Amino acid sequence: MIQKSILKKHASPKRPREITTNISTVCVKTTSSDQTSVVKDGYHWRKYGQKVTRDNPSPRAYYKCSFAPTFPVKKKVQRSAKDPSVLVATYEGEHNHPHPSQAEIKVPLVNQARFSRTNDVFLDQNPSFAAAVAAT
DNA sequence: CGACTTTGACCGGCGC
DNA sequence: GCGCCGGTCAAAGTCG
Repeated sequence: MIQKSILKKHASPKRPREITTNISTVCVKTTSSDQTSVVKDGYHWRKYGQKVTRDNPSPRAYYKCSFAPTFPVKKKVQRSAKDPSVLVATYEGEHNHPHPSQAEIKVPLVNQARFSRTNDVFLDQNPSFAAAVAAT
């Protein structure tokens, strides 16, 4: 695979530094029994990578929208360092594409917080993620 | 058959 | 200048 060394990725070395899209950090409470590989939040996500960071001893998973790969929407899931039973999902971009199956929305969302640069305050609400997105 | 998942390796950017 | 980290991609295998 010589090409792998040359072609590799980054076809566009000059990627316009688009301002980070809307970043939404959602705290999802899950149990050891619900450690499914894919978090069903109403969309289809494809895991394209997993890496362990120093911030968290737990492995962080990277997901990409598999239903609309053309959309610049990405998702990062990482376990909470304090609460291993809590999953922190970071959504990058907006979900402007149609839902594959709205009836599939049945996620145990416990706390939904919006990433605030000043201070990360976790709201004590449990609205459907789709509802928050659809409301956009 | 098709789709999805998993793992490893590589690169770029930043800091000191 | 060098080292380190984070992030992404590719390929292969498996399952329904």
